[in-house]
Amino acid sequence: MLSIYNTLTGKKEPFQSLQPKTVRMYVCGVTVYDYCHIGHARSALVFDVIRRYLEFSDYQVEFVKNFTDVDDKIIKRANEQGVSCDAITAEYIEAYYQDMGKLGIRQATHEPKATEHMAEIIELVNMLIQKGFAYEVAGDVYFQVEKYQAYGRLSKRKLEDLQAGARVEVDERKRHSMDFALWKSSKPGEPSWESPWGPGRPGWHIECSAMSMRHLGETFDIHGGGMDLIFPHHENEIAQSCGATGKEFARYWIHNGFVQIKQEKMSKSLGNFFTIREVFEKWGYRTQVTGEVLRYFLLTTHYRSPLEFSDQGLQEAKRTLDGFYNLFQRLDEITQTEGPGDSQLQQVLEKRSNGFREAMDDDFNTPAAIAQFQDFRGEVNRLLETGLSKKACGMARELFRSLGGVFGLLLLSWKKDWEFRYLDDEPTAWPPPWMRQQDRSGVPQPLIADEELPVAALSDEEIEGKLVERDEARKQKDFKKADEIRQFLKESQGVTIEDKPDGTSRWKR
RNA sequence: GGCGCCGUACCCAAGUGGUUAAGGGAGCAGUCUGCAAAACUGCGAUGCAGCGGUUCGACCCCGCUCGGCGCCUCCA
Repeated sequence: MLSIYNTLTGKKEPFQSLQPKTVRMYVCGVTVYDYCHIGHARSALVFDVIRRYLEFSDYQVEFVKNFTDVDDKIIKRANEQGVSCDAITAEYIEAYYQDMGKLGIRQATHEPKATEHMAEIIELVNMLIQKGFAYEVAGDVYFQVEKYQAYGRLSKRKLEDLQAGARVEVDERKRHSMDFALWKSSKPGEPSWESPWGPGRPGWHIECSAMSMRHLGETFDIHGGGMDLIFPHHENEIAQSCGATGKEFARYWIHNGFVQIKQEKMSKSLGNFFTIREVFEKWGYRTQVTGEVLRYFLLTTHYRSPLEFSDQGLQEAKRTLDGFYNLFQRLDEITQTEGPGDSQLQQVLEKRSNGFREAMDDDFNTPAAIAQFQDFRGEVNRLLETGLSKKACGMARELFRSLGGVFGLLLLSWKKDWEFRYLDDEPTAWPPPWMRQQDRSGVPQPLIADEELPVAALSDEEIEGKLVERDEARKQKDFKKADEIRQFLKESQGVTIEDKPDGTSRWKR
């Protein structure tokens, strides 16, 4: 039984979907005016994994994630660069798909944009005015927080407390300092849409209410986003949505913790952020930090806890992941049909499969689930000493693949890195199928071919040739030559050679 | 000022009112090996920031203190 920590109640609760076997979930995406940083990556990843686990648990998931493409920051950026807002948003939506694609983030069921839902937004604002929750002042429309008695329920704040600590200048036209804009009249040169209150654009919060209702209905199961959205964004969404419909809005509120640098929140305003592409560039995508390594690293901490981003953490993730692929290589090499350890493996498969579910059912405890993988890895390695049949090895690999698929991990062929041979039958393989479609309008093509291969990279065949050469030398007891070849491949090609007990060798990048 | 979170071994990181406080990385010592790598085995917190309290019993519940952080303004 899945239980989820619900910000609304501050407790872990058993998860009960509104409709059997279906989950409808909305997650606040990004405002597209700059490249995504690791914090954005974490948020996207957390909900990607939640979505995958729900699907793994036999739910059909209607997953909506928006792009905020009307906003002060976008306007500012457009003015700075002397281009249109559309140019800015198109550029960063493309970048979003490139970066998240490398991380293996699957596309949501719907990815609506605010600019494409003006009719719904205006209608919602209208409804709020009619019901007395909102008022117009000279082309602006504000939500009147005092009219919504449950205001503050999500963030556990009282209106009085908020007022006392308000750090913003109070707009005299507002009836209460916490009243927030549903609709803003536009200044010349700003993007604007016709409305009953004159030309203008929506406030930030209203778009999510309008789009979630449009795609998921008035009441749905899960609403998520970063911790920092609890107040005011999600609080305001609830006020607007419940005010307009008189019904419950989202039932479970999930919020992920921050990525930190030196104990501080990674954020634009503090300037202490790394973009996703910076991390890949710094480390060398495909050689040191693959999308999988970053993914693994981000999942080693529970989603609600702060996560300290560090080079050391990344390296550790790489090393641990390598351990799994070493095992997969061993599993692949087994050809024998006899397996003294087969019966024990059966028990282990069941134990780890159950352990994984238990961990994930407990509020998506990915670190505990990863520990199950690690235990499993050790157990299979040990049973390999006992002896496993080819069939059993296949079953072990299959469990790694299916459970790993929930995390988007362990899906690669063991000969990975720059070749990037993914298991083709894996639906969550990267690049995801939707990125492979050539005619997808508005969606950029994957960056699969833009990486430079190392200079003078040898082909598999050439490496195999070197290996034969080395094996010959070893047979002649010419260890000096053998070691030279090994060293050459290691240094120039990043290829590691391992000698097996039977006298033959294996290699890997 | 208001609301909230965190503090577990060298590092990362789960977890529980009472059996040996998961797992990983690093380290050390072995097995194996021409060497190496991989894998395996063993070692590693008498203690979970500190101090009180509740309890038969707390790392886990309550209070306080110290240290760090977040939200209250845009923010994943």
